[in-house]
Order: sequence, then structure tokens, then C-alpha cells
Amino acid sequence: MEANGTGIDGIKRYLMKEGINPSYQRLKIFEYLQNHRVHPTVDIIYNDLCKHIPTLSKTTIYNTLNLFEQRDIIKSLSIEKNELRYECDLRPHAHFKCKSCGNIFDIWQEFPRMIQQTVDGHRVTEQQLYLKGVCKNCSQDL
Amino acid sequence: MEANGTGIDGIKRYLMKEGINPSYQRLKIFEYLQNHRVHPTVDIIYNDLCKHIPTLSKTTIYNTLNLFEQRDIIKSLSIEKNELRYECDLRPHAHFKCKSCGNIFDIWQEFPRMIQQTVDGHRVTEQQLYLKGVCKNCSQDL
DNA sequence: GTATCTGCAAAACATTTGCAATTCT
DNA sequence: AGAATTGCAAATGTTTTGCAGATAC
Repeated sequence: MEANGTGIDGIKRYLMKEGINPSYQRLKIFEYLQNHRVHPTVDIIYNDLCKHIPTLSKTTIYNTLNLFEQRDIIKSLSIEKNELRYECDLRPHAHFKCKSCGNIFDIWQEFPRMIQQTVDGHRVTEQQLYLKGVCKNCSQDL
Repeated sequence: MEANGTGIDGIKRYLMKEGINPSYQRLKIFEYLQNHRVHPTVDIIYNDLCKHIPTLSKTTIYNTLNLFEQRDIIKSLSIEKNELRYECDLRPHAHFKCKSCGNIFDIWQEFPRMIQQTVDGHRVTEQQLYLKGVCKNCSQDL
């Protein structure tokens, strides 16, 4: 299930349906993820949002993202060492990270469907496919 | 290419062939990775190795693993947030992390071959497939 | 008025860096 | 001796925790 409806009101309904109290900060953080599909870090979210919410703290962003992830309305990516990135698109897809410009792209084609319910006898519930290389923009710059 | 030959001498030849000065610490760290295929963290390697090499420091382990990775004789895994794990098996395979016991298993079957040279126009040079769930040992304990 | 939420400051970790001491040849 | 390596201490960067004040119903 994903957030739908228009703007803040749709997000508010979505959070309430998921049992999450829709505080101002939580609404704005979720809205930010909806409008910025570049898989931002906490730092990026903070630096952008605190322009409009001067009292915002990073602690609140950490708390909120952890809450959202526990409630399965966002996902975190550990595609790069030592930094977490976030997205609110829950549909299964892969990610490509350009080693030149650092951008992360969603990859919808060729994503292998959940291999099996079980692999080697282990029950699989999540999968992440991370691709790395040089993106098309950086390739033509060379 | 992988390390072969017997024990320390094989590793020494391998490092030298790769242009890496085979110091005692480097030999022992590579040997540790060869003998402990559980994808250990720096901390695990340190705690085990410093029993036999009391003067060993974590800095040396970080330096050495970074050197090995730059020279492409080991790989790092960021399957879990905020911690890197290491392995010396360079053959393409996937990884399964059990959310119950925390163990990481190599998955050799069903690993999708490098999808394409390019995806969405981006040139792919690396891929990692991370699976998560409950391993067979933990499943039967329930 | 009571629960919850926020945000500051400090703590907790993982990793990197600067540099002096050590080792190897 | 000279070059490379090691390891201590300090710095860096990210995330978590404790708690007091603010907010919401």
C-alpha cells in the first residue's frame, strides 16, 4: 500500500491509517521523501527541510525515519558504505549507483522476482539488488 | 584469480603476485579471511587475531583490508546498516542474512548472472544481491 | 492534565588521519 | 640508512540515547 490522495492531506490520511500520529514534522519528512526520489540521506533531508522548519533537529529525522521503517512505510538502502539512504517507493525494484557522480537510480527493468520463497532452505522475506558502475550521463562526459 | 597453494606460503606468493608486500600482519589477516568464511567485521577479526598477535591494532586491520579491497583481492559487504563485512571469495554469489541469528550465508544457487552490460543506458560493473529472512536453523527452533 | 513528540547535549560506534616508533632489507 | 609498515592517539562522521521542555488532545 502506498500513500495516495493529494498533498499533505493524503499523507495525513496515510499515516493515520498506518497507526502513525501525523505530527507536522512527520508529515513534512514523508512529503519530502515523496517529492525527492533521489534516495536522500538524513543529512540531505535535514539541510533542505530546516530551511522551512528552522527548529527541526536531526534527532527528529532519525526518530521519524526509524519509526517509518519499523512500520514498513519506507525502506532504507545501505548501497554505500557507512551511510543510509531512504525511499518511500515500496514496489520491488533494483538500484544503480554511479561511481562517478554518486547518483542513485531506480532500476525497474530486469529486477529478478523474489527468487523463491526459500533458498538453500532459508526463508527469504526481503531482497535488495545493488548495481554499480558509470551512469549514462557520466559516460558521455568522458 | 584466487589464493592457492598450501597455507601461509601460498598466501605469501599470492600477495606478492598481486604486488602487495606480504608483511606478517597482512599474511595473518588474509589467512584469517580464508579460514573464516562468515564474512567477519573488523571487530571480529581484531578480537580473534589479537589473541595470537598481541601488538595488533585495529588501524592495521582497517589499513590492510582497505589495501586488499583496492587491489581487488577481497570484497566488502554492506548488507547490514553501518557495518562492513569482508570476504575473500571473489566468485560471483549472493548473500543471505538471517534476521534472527544474524549469520550471513553464501548463496550459490540461483544467482542471476550479470544482468546486462548496461541497464537503462548505465554501464554496470558490479552487482550485489542481498537476501534477508530467517535461516533454516532458526526456523526449526521456532 | 496526561500522553506523546521534539530537540538539545552527550554518548556510542565505526572508520580515518597524523605522526612517531618500529621493522625490513 | 632509507623506505615501507605498524600502531597509538586524536579526529571525523553517523546514529543512538537520556532527558527536559514543548505540544497536542
